[in-house]
Amino acid sequence: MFAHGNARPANVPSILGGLTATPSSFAISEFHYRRGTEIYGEKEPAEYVYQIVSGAVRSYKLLSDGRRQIGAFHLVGDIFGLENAETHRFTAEAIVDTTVRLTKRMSLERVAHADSALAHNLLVMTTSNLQHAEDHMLLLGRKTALERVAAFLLEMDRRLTGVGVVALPMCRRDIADYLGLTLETVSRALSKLHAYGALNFLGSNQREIMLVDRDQLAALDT
Amino acid sequence: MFAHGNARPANVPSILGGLTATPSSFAISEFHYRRGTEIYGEKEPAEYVYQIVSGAVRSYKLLSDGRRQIGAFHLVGDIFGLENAETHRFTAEAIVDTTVRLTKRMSLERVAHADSALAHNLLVMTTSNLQHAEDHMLLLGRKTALERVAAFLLEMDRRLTGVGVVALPMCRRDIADYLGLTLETVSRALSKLHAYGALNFLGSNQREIMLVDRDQLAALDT
DNA sequence: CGACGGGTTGATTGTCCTCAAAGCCTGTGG
DNA sequence: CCACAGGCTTTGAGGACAATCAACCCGTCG
Repeated sequence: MFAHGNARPANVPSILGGLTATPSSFAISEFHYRRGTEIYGEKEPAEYVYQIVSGAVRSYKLLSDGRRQIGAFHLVGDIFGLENAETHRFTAEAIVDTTVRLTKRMSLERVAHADSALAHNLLVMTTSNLQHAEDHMLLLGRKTALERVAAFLLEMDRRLTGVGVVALPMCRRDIADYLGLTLETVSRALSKLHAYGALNFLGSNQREIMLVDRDQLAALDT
Repeated sequence: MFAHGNARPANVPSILGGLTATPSSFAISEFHYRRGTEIYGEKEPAEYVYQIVSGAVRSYKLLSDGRRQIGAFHLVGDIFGLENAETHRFTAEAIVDTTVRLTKRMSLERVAHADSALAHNLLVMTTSNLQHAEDHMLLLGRKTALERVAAFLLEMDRRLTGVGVVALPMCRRDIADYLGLTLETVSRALSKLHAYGALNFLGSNQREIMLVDRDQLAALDT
């Protein structure tokens, strides 16, 4: 079908369960999205919380003329769509065929009052998202193309937990829109890193990347 | 002394009080920082939470070679330094002479368990920071210089609540490091907006800006 | 097979950065 | 009181990095 390496057998932590009301009152169900399909849109009411069982998702904002900024990629095990406002602030789309577990979102107020441990979890996750966004602002505002791509590879390496090989689920355009670049610039940066001996391409479609010299990448990440 | 227009009489909401332990156990004190002085550094342990009584503060990250990304400006009434990790993720500096109220931070765990309304407040503030960062990622990743400056002026207009005049407390370099530009580019963009008739300069130091045509600015903000 | 999506690479353009100079204001010290 | 230094801003000239436009290759799928 489609070579996206993160069909990791679902030893997915069951964090999501903690975000529902008592397990008896709301069921957790699985849902499947085909690649390219929208899961929810920006400004739509936030009704569910999602956790990825397999696949990958992109969250993005659009400008009126179509320019796109991807704020985050969600990979296996990640929770997304967790707003505490009434509406989503991003559009979420399946990058590849994706299975999610979803559960009806409780209103923030009820969550916070119902269970303090749960409220704590909510805060930890929000803070984690905030931290990622803060780091990404530095990348988008001040790093060069090569530095951005190196940082991206290291992030994916860390999060995909591959055995030395990063199997990217997303295309060059997605990477570009995540890094504030164009797809050509991303491609050129990858070629340059290949020429430097920092990485090797494995798959036929250039999405499987072996990080040969992590130190060199880390040095570029500054 | 120094013309920074936000010496707004402190009808500062007392949100900060809610973040302390019981009012009896921890005192809230005021503190003064001279312009340019550091309030706390990145990676330092987070011991206090701050609220601005008068003045303004910049929060930034640095790359090893000195490139700087300002993540946020904090204005009168704003709370900052509120980490729930053990350490600060930004360096905070007074932009102008600044008075803050500060209070000893409670550990996140204790806050969350002690008072659910308080935990809720904490989450709301963190989410508000997250939302700002998300919007700023779009700006940094995908907007042109002119669009960034227009967006910046509208943000400051909204937050400084001036009577038609935005009295910026920060210099061009700070604006540039907030918008991912150079100070020259910021200056040129402002000159262009002036030529377009979107704004007028008032003060001798070019920091007081009257927004003449907000619609034009909003159109640029896309 | 041929169309299509995805990726790479080349040539050229353009936006923004860099380097530089000048003006203005403020504050300081003779 | 005035001269001068330093910080901040603007503006210009030139250059660089990334964007744009375009061609081509490859693998997949109808």
